[in-house]
Amino acid sequence: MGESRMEEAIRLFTDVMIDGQNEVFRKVENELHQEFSMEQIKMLNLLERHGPMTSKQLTELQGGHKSATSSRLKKLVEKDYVRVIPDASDKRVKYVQLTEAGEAAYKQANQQVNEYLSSILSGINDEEVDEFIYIFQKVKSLLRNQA
Amino acid sequence: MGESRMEEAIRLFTDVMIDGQNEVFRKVENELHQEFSMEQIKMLNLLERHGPMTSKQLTELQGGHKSATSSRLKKLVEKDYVRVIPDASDKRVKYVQLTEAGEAAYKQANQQVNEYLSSILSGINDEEVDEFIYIFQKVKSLLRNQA
DNA sequence: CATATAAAGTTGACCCCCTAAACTATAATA
DNA sequence: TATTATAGTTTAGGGGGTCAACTTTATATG
Repeated sequence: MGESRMEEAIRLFTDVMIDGQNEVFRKVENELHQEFSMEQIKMLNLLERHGPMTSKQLTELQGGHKSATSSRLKKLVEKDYVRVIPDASDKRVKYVQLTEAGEAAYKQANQQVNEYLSSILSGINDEEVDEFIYIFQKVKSLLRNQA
Repeated sequence: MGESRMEEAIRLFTDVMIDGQNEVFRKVENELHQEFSMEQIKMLNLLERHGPMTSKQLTELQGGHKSATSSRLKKLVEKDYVRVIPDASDKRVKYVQLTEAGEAAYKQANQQVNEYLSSILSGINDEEVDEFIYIFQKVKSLLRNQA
């Protein structure tokens, strides 16, 4: 990659990353009336995608420290969006599970994020979608591998 | 855009957005020994790119509320990375300006972010860079216009 | 001119998020 | 059995944010 093109790519990447998150976050916050934080939504998303799992697994998937996961979890339990089930054999282990309320709330939240992003990404026409998916897939895997 | 492709694109977009910011943030935090937060770096970046400006202008460019800008600014002034200069004619207005220390620290921070992102984005080969830049430019402008 | 309204910033209350280290309880191992 | 490892929680300290109230200075309007 040439020097200046690389710099351009980096600047674009950081801009999109930061603006994107800000916009989505603000949008979601308004729509959902402060019901969830971005991290809480991400956690519900992981539970929706992978099913019940332990706090440790959640930490690995979401990143950060286990204490962060713990407090995040606590808040979701208090709001009754998530439930904790002790493991039968190992008493240290607790499985985290979406409640019905959590599932419903997540689906609603997710739909609103999707609608918003759809409205934005609809500016990308059919011919460009393949490029979009290809590039973003590549970037995603690069981020994962470097992590 | 087809339904499922759109969904795929959205999922990729959110993943890249969230993972990207997390990774970069963590990297920057480690490298700089907790010297700056992401938002503080963004603010220094704006001052570097556009020169001295008022708190109001910073708020407009960075987003969020003026009170958020105010406290962010306060911390940077305390660390002597930024300086505030009263406007000559309008006594309500203060111009914010990078100090020499702020400029040096920002350049160092920026270089480290760039090196990190370079190492990640170097996985994108020459033929794909054009696609990358085109797509990200498009996404950026779509985000801006929707904001 | 005097009074009302608008604008730039600051402050404080209240919340979320994070890390790091200490701590509990249980399991595994030497 | 005594030691070490693992899953999770808690606490302290700091960053971020919003919203509303509040100063101070400008501007508009009667």
